[in-house]
Parts: sequence; structure tokens; C-alpha cells
Amino acid sequence: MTKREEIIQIGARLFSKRGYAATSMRDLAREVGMEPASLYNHIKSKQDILDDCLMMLAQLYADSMQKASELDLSALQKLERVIHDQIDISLTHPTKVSLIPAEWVHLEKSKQQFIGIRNHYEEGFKQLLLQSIAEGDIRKVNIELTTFSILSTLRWLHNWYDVEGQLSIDELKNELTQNLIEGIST
Amino acid sequence: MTKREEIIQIGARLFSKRGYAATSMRDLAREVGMEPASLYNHIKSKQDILDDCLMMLAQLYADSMQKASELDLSALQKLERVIHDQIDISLTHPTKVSLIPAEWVHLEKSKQQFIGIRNHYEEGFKQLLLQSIAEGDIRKVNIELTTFSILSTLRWLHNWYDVEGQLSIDELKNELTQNLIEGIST
DNA sequence: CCTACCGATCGGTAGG
DNA sequence: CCTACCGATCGGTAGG
Repeated sequence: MTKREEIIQIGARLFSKRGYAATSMRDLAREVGMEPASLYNHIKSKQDILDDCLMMLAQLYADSMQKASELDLSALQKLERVIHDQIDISLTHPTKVSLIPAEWVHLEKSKQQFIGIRNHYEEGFKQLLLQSIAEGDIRKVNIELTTFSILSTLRWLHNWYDVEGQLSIDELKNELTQNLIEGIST
Repeated sequence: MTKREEIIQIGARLFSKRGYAATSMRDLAREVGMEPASLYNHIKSKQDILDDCLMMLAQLYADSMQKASELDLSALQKLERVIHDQIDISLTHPTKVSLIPAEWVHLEKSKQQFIGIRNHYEEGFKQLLLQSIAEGDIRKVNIELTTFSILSTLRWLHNWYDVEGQLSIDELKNELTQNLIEGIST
């Protein structure tokens, strides 16, 4: 891991714990183990760290939706894929994912791009739901409400899973996917 | 509305938009229409505003659970009550509710009390699920996962509802409650 | 409710 | 990667 990656990882942890605005570069330097001024040999700015965290995740979500759309599967199976991918992303990058709900507002240059990717993802999700209804695999649910409900649950996963030692990742995937899908299946 | 209430309401709106730490008392004073120093004739501190917002909500949630528990109803009906109450609270105090996920960490004196009330509420929710299973009204679901899934959806509601002009409040209550409960009913 | 102001801390730069 | 430092801004107080 490069020093830059280490700084970004520790930064994500601090941002996650105290919030972006309330974390100072002095706090970060202390945790990394260097003087505040030295951080700037590895990163351009505080904003640079947030940017790196959130845009990296945005890319993962976009890739997930893109790949799923290209598969030769039913819409419901594609839906299960993107749900599994979201669970994987949440468990692989929990601290970065925890920044999404609250800290994306502090993005500057990348903010519009981030919003664009997020909207595109949600649009793709709704399309998969619509298709699944058309294919007869799920009931005629309210698309907006169901999308919002499923994505809310997935967005909050990082806050919940690490507190719980009961379920393995695969059990979680199965239980959670079933929980989210079964309620709307035909 | 007293001046204090006005300051707190505008404060909640700014905290909600930019975050607690990133909102300055100068920003707030400008929006309220007075000099920064004058705010302190109505509030004790910046923290005082956050405290007021979050503890007021905590009280509403606690009251909701308390009242539901005293009713002569099935556990499932009690569950529907607290879900309805949460929807009401989210729609009545959307900006204050939006502070919960990210800004409770900035509480100081009240933080432990806030966490206590939240944990007590979640415990009550799980108990209602358990009882509903015992009473044969819902399937033998994973309690932790189902609690987390329902509460996540409700917690995110404020972010979603105002963007949507389709559903009336009562339609929302019915559709959402059905969506949350139906998937786990027997 | 305002003017005037305080010490502390902020993100970041210069220069080596 | 460090020492030394900058201008800006912060939450809040004194005194009227």
C-alpha cells in the first residue's frame, strides 16, 4: 500500500467517525504519524481524499450495474446480482461506504459527476424492477417506493453488519437478498 | 413561534444541508437576520441547537413505543402503530429527522442519553417482532436483519418523500406499511 | 440586539 | 518529510 493509499484509508476512517468537516488535517497527520505539512506530499488537499473515496465507490456501483445489464439473465436475476454486488462493496469498503449518506454534500469539483452516477444507478435499478414485473417475476409494486426501500436497507448495511457476528458473508447475502426480494415476488 | 424556536428551525435546516460542523454561527445569524453575537441571547451554544433537535425527536420515538406497548392490540398491530408514528414524525419534522443518521455523533452532554433511547427503541421493535412471530402473524424471520431492514427504510424516508408528489401521506402510510409488513407476514 | 473583540484552530504554503 | 508560518475563520464573551 502506498503512503497515499494509507493516508486515504485512515482519512476515510476519521471522516467516517467524526465527519469530513470536523476532521482536521492535524488529526489525520497524527494518526498517520507525520507532520501536517507532510501530508501534502501525497495528497493535493483534504478534498482530494474525499474525492478519491467517493468516486472510487461510484465507479464500483456503476460497473456493477453495467456488468449486470450485459448478462443473459432474467431481470430478477440481474437484480439479485446488483444486490449481491452492493453487499460485497459494503463489506469490502465499509468505512468508505459509510461516507456516502452524509459526506457526499462536501464534494466540490466531483459533486455533479457523483450525483450523475448515483442517479444513473437508481434509474437502472428501477428499470430492472419494471422489467421483472413485465416478466412476471415480481408483483405490481410501487416502483419508486420499492426502489427506495431496498436501496435504503443496502445503504445502511455497513452500520449494522460489523456489530453482528452471527452471519457469515454468504449467509448474509442469501438471507438479505431473500428478505428484500421475497416480499415482492409473485 | 419564539425567536429561539425560529433559530432552532433555521439551524436544523442549515445543519441538514451542510452538516453540523460545516455550519457556522455566522451562517446561521445571516439566515436568521441578526448579528452572530445576538444569537446567544436565545441559545446557549451551537451545541444547544443540535441537542434541542435530537432530544426532541428521541422523546417522540420513545413516547410512540411507550404508547403502543400499552395498547390492547396484537403485537403486529402495535408494530403497525409504531411504523405509522415513525412516518408521521418523519413527515412532520423532516429536517430534524435528517440530522439523525449523521449528526448525532456531534452530541456532547446528551450523547449517551440519545444512544440509550435509540437502543431502547430498537429493543422494543425487536420484541414486537418476536411477539408477532409467537402470535403466528409473521414468519420466522431473522429478527436482527428484519429490524435493521425496516428501520433503515424508515430512517431514509425524509430523503425520499418530499421529492415525490405522487402519494398523499395516507397513501404513503398504507403502501409503505404494507410493503414493510407484507414481505414477512404469514 | 449590536459593536468590538478574544484565543484557538483551520487548510495550506514556502523553503529547505 | 520537517520547521516555520500565513491569512481566514471559528465559537463565544464583554459591555453596553
